Amino acid sequence: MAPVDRLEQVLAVLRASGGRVTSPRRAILWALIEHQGHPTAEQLTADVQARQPDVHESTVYRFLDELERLGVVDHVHLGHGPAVYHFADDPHHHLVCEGCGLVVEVPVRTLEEFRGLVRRDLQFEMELRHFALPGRCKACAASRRAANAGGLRP
Amino acid sequence: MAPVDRLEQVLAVLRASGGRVTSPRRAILWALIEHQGHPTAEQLTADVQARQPDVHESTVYRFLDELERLGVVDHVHLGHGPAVYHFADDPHHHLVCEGCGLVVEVPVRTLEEFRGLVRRDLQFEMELRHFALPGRCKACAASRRAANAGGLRP
DNA sequence: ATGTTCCTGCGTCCAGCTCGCATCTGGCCG
DNA sequence: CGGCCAGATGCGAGCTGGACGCAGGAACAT
Repeated sequence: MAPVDRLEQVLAVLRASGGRVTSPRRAILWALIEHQGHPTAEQLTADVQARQPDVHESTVYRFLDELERLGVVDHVHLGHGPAVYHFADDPHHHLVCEGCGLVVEVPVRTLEEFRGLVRRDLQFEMELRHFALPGRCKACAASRRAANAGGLRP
Repeated sequence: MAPVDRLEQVLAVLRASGGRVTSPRRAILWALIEHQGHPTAEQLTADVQARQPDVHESTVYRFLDELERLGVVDHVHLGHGPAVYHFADDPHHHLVCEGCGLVVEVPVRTLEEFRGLVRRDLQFEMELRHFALPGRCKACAASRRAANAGGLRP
């Protein structure tokens, strides 16, 4: 989708819900659309303030909350540290490498089999939308195995 | 293992590593041993202070860190909120219900198949020791489905 | 143009740790 | 048994990530 179309689409949702279109909100949305990857609220605030220095941190948090209530964005916790935000369409899960910080996006259906397994065996409905699965990417796992040769942990 | 044996076992590990056995440390360990379930640092601090009011929060955090370095305990993040601590032997994973807070312990091998699947398909080595898998228990999932009948989310 | 929501900046506050520092103490040594 | 000193502790301040209440300001319907 073209950036401008996406902006207008979200603004339409916002208006339809009784929300108002303000200049900070446009700027925040724009930062979210332009950002490649998984921005934190802090990064978005910085991007916004580069153009509109008076926009306050708490405005960013509040608007992100509202966008989440509207189903437009989701937040994800990538292990420790701040949450990151992304648009909620094309839902996906996240794998995050604890070594290098690499974030891998995984289509929902890739983990559907596992969710079914846990549902059947443990009567538990996993919900991975808001929490990444932590671990090590191939490279980091290999370098750790090398470092741990003869180490303590099994 | 009898509580007293467990205490002495850990104290032995501590001494072997060059650490000292102090009265706050005994009290913290005792609280950890006596606690049923998954205590937070705050709960442990409260338990310890019931008997030794001068023991400081930061002492508890520092000792838990050291026990973790020694491989005696592990911390787990159950979603939002503070970390919880448990002994590291008999390693297991955690499922945590976002509805009622129920924590289910899952033997490591129960998820081994899934770890293998992710390793093979995504070249990613999942490490679930320090993060619980969030979701809904059977009861909470059912009550949410009822509430959501005709709702918005897929 | 006007009014009424809703939004915003600002400051303050919160949880959950983390750190620096001066003091104290466990446990080895003589 | 007494002294010594690294390691442990109490205390307070600081930090990150985020929540909140308020008074003033702006958006949108009328």
